Amino acid sequence: MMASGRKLVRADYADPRSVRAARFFLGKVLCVQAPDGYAEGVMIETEAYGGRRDAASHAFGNRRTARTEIMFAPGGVAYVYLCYGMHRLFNIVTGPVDSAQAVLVRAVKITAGHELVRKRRVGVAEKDWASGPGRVCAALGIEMHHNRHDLLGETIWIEDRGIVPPARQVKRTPRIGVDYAGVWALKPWRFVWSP
DNA sequence: CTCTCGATTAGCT
DNA sequence: GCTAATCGAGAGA
Repeated sequence: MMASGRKLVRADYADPRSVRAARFFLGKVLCVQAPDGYAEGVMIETEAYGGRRDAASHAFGNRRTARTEIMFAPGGVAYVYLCYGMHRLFNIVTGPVDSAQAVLVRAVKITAGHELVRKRRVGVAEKDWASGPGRVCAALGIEMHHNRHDLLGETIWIEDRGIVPPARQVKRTPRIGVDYAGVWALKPWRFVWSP
């Protein structure tokens, strides 16, 4: 952990609106201490999922199942799930209990653990190491067993290093891969920081 | 139980 | 631009 880093606390995950949370997380550093080593990256692309009313969310219609239950927990825990049978996707649960707000981390820029990530992403160009939600997990070593992990612990956490993305470098777009969600797919709830 | 499909990626044309 | 890979969640019978 960098000396200047402030680990986010419960209150940092309490925003009841995941759209604001998604914007807030841009520039924050996602840190993972895995069995094979430590790696971290600055979050540069996030997407908000808006709970039971959002047709793109797994919690749509107040759907509470073994998989989605963790989304209803108070903010500050990990929601990791398997997509297309092979890719892990990492979400930050935000907001108060039962609000089912979540933020998908779609891309990070690796800032520590380069040698480790190079081994995990053999043959992949550095610019592609963590550019995509499945790639973020592959690069940082996030596995299914990290699902439901508390983000205030020593395994996966987020730090504020004082990195502030200039507003003019942050773009909002509709979310990716949620065309099935009708009008909800049109909401500009994806945030991209392009320095 | 069966069936469908996915908050994606890599590799190819 | 196109699509195979790969398997669990969720829905319905």
